[in-house]
Amino acid sequence: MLKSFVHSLLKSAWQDFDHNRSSEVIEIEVSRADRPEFGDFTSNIALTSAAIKGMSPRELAQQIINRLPHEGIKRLEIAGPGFINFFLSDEVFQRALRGIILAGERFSQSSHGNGERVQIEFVSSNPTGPLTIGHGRQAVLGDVLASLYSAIGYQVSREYYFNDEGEQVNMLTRSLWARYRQVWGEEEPLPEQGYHGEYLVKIAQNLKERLHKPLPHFDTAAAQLFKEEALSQMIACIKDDLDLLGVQFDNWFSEATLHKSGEVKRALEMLDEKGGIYEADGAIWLAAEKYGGTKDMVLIRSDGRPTYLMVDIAYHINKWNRKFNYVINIQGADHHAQQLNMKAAMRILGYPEDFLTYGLHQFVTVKEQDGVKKMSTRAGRFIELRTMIEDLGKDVVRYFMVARKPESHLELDYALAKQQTMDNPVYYIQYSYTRCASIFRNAGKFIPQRWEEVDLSLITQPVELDIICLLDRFPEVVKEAALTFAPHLVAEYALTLAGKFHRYYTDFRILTADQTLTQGRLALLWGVQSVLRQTLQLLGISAPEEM
RNA sequence: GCGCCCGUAGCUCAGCUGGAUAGAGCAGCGGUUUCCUAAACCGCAGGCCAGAGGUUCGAAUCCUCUCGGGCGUACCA
Repeated sequence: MLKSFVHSLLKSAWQDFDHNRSSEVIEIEVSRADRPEFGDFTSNIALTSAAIKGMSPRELAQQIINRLPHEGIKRLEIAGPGFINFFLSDEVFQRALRGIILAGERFSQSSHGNGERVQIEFVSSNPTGPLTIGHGRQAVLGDVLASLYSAIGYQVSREYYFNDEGEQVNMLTRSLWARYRQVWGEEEPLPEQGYHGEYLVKIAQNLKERLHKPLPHFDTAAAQLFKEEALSQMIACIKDDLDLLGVQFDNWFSEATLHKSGEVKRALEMLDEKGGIYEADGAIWLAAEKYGGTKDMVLIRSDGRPTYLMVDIAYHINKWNRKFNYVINIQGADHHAQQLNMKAAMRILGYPEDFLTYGLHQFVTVKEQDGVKKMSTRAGRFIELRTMIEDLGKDVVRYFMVARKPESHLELDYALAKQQTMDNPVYYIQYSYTRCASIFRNAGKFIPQRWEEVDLSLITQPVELDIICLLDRFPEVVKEAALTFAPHLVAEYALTLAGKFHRYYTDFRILTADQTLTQGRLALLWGVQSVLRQTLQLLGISAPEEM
């Protein structure tokens, strides 16, 4: 990579200058210049170490420059208060492009993760209704994060944890039963806290056709039957919704299995052995506050039933036992306190601090004529994810969901997104890919046997070198996006690259009369298209050959 | 009250491990097509980076406080 190339030059110059190591070790920093007149790369080393060396920054910069090797460098400058600006030679860029072409689809990948196992748990919505736009954001964030982690060399598993036990499920079951009675024409009110959505009516109707019996009594057998039916139908519905979004899970984990296997009980015993629990007011409590939690939390209610946190702790022990090196949970901002308490439990159990991390995201609000509306399932103010995908298409939805940084609120102008789809950045990015494809279709005799062997000596335009510089940055972007839970960086990057390419395409002809020039430019486009394809792949957005 | 997140162009948002003149898209105005797809390109206009202090050679970025918005603070999940 270009950056590490410059870094190595600077390092050798610094070591030469500081050969007696009289001063403390300083970190050598190289960054990409953000203005063309500042060169390709810039370093503030003279600014940060001037005080240590007792020299003025500009004088120090000159000393370093005197010791810099000349190979690969077009020009060096001292600028402003003492920045060292590097202007690289064309050959260095051409070499970088060759490397990008050679790497092909592997260019975004690195071995940072060393094949360590990462589990990413996301969505994990209760199977009590269809997914909403809010779940959609989490689904896309989790899915893209998973792709990013696997790109940087981790072995990734996507997991969905579903609640198939407890009060919510009972409520769902009774709601379905009420709907079932209703489709038989009986006056059966829905439970007050029940699920009022239309979707249960459909399930009830299907059930009627299968059973052919009115089932007047909600007995144990009926409860079991309706529970199984409700759960399996709801999970199928959720899977369908996720499928439309292009999100697929490696594992669906049932909460009920944790109870059946005795893992919940065992988890409590483990916490007890570590001295992390105590009894009070007839309940069993987790001493969370002492370990960084927000406050002590009830694990076992006074009636003997475990709380959600208790079961969740058992679930995380289960994850640990499955030998994941790291687990990441993607959750909405409303779970913040829960996360701190879960972390406290992990500390009590003695798990490494970095075993569990949370990726937090803010909610989606929808803007309509009468102002901003917050999604609320209970108040019936929500838009189903499925509706949105049908309206806007998978690619647009995925882009919208991932284009903002997770910790920002995502305000969606639904009407605008719906009617102005052609002004959408997604199409802008996709079109840049399509343009490349189109040129290759027209290139005919210019298509070389091997792209990596093309003569690049005529690729010297500033725009061209600038594009190579941007391509070169891609692996860094992928890595940063993964490690800092910032998938939006990839979306941002794709947009920038598409913009640079569109401008280049407008200003320069690719297919010319000159064989060498044409092949060189085609090679550049080959690199551009390859990186565009990789960004789209990471985002889960399609890369169309024609539009 | 306490904890976390956010406050940058008219709108939606990047930039925040401090760096040299704060960016993009949309909306507005004005241009570009005998030529590889105009789903594109160019130009104009638009900002006391919520506010006040502090640290620093240097702050949108770090620290403190204030104001404004969201979320949490259950023997709910």
